[in-house]
Amino acid sequence: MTPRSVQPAPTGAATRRRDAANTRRLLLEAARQRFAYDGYAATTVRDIADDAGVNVALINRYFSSKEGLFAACLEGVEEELRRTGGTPLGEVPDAIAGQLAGSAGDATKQILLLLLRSSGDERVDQIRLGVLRAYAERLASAAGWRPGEPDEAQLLLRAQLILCASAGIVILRASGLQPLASASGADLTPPLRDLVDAMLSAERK
Amino acid sequence: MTPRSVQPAPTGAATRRRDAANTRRLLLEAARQRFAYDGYAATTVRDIADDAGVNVALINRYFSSKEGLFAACLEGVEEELRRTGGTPLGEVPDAIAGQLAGSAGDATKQILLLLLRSSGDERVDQIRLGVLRAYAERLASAAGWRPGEPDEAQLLLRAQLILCASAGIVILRASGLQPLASASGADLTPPLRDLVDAMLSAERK
DNA sequence: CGTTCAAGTAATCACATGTTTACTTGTTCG
DNA sequence: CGAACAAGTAAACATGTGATTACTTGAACG
Repeated sequence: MTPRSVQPAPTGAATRRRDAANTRRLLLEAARQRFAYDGYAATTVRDIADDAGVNVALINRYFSSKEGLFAACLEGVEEELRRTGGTPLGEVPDAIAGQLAGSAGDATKQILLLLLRSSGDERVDQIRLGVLRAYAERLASAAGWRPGEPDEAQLLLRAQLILCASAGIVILRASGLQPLASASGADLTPPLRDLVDAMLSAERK
Repeated sequence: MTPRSVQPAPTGAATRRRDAANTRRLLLEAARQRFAYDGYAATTVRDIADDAGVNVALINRYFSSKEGLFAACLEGVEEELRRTGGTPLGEVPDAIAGQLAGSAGDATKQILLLLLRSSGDERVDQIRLGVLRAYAERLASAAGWRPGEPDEAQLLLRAQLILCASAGIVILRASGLQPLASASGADLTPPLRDLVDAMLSAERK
């Protein structure tokens, strides 16, 4: 597959020629990128090592295996995504727009892509489902949903539709669909506000 | 990977022990299923052949290669998806709900999944982008959008958000997120109507 | 029946991939 | 310095995978 060197500035610190921590970081970043855009199965350890500019064997040294490296990429996913959860309903559209289109949190977007695109693996399915469920329930809670009240199952479904839209945005942006792909957070906020309102506002017919 | 035999009724016709057309069909169905749920790279030709209950070599006989089989799965995708495009705005929610949750059109859903999940391949990226773009433009047109009018770029973006939601529904349903995963078309239509209205109705603030 | 050819099969090939091994080289600290 | 150890490297290994080959078997037709 096409090579893509990923060797961002080592941020200060005189570049030592042998730096285990830095090598680990390079591998993690390259892996996250590859896994997110090409998927787990289509990515080879040699691709990753080449991108990172590092010897292949070091993947097994630092992460035991390809799967270990993948697991390391997933580390901290849940907490990272949990951050958007606590926001009050009014700020949700802004938060989503910022997280999906903002210049910051590039890693977050990659992990989201990775999570959504990876399939077949039991473990990933589990993590994905957990993240999605928690996210949707928090969203629904902000709109008055309480677990166990069957009357409000509709509300949970509607919260999950917001999630669907978010997931779709991540994927379709990665697909390069214009103008969505190059829309800024500010561009996305108004439509998202309408969308969230339509799904969760109490005063709907 | 786990085996899943896929051998639906040969619909009438006394089962001949040697039937090229039927074998081709079995291979196509097994392949579509595997590619959709496991992704292209994670699927092996032996998996497919086993699911279809057919000798591996026949894949190469009938489709030249694994890639050829994949291409055959994609055959007719565009036209198949185009069908929802022509519907008037009012019926769009129903159409989407039916196509994503209806019992019919199982192949359509599989192909959508396949299209959304497959990544890295140039050809697939091209097809996916084309389908998405056409779909969004038709949706936007129904709401009054005309190509080239920069004022109405917002409308196209909003139409694409409907697409995002649709794509998200397909993927999250496949992930087993409840209650979304088991929601019927009738369950989905009302929220989708609100969503489409919020995105495309002219009389919004 | 028996010829003929498509349909199907098992064995094998060539190669890519994840991993391991034996080795070399840089860094640290006495 | 120089011993000791971690970091890094190149080569090889074992296996899984897509594809090919030489072969067998069933169906169609005179």
